[in-house]
Amino acid sequence: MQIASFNINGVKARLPAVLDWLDAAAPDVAVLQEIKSVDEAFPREPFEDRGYNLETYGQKGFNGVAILSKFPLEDVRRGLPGDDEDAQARWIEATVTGRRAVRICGLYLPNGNPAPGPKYDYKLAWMARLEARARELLAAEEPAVMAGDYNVIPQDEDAARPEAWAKDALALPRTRAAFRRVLNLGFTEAFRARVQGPGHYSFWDYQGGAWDRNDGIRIDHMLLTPQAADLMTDCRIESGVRAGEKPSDHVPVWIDLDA
DNA sequence: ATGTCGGCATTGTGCCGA
Repeated sequence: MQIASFNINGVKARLPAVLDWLDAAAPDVAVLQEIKSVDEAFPREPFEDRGYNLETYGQKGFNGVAILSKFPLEDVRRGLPGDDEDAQARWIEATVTGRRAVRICGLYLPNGNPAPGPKYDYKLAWMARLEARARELLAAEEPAVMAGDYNVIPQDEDAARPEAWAKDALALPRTRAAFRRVLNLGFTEAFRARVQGPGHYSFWDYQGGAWDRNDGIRIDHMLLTPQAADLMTDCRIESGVRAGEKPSDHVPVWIDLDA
């Protein structure tokens, strides 16, 4: 089972690029972030024409997540538990079954800038709720994947210019500590289980020719329960997508599961 | 350090979020 995560930065603006990517790469399962569309306006047909089941959790103008799957999507849940007042569409879950059942969680973690401030408080509160949901997923002792745009630069080696991000909400010590707290529950960060060292990024800003200078950061991650990690056979970042026509500022991250 | 983009409210362009 090949699973991809891709922050597409607007489904309307990105439709040709996303469809070209699906035609070429054909993931079994994909989680999308920043669809920036309400559910009723999401262009379902071209995805369904390609054989994908589709579940969306959108809102007007910002945020929004979706799951695509060639397998049926079962037990769909929308929204990260823990705050009934939270209207931002940043979390969706479903179970897919290939040779084995895998719980798929797609997430778009708050950016949190400027920090300090209310947006950073919201980010940290959201990460505490993520930790709580992560504990539940672990307790189930089943294969589960939490994939998406975490808006977290885990370590300095995950940025081409770490000094430029030192005071940013994506890299502040409290952000990194909250991310580590989730990992330390027993999750495997898929990419770092496979690849070591600097120079691997998943986002390049549109500004300042960041892609041309390879001035990137690695903020799109996949966290696996032990039962999922035991099934992982590969993890990679599809950085070439960033050079395409009218690209997103993020690129897809992939895992292969023997499932 | 700010050279960009997407979406919205709005009919021209400024604002927000990233």
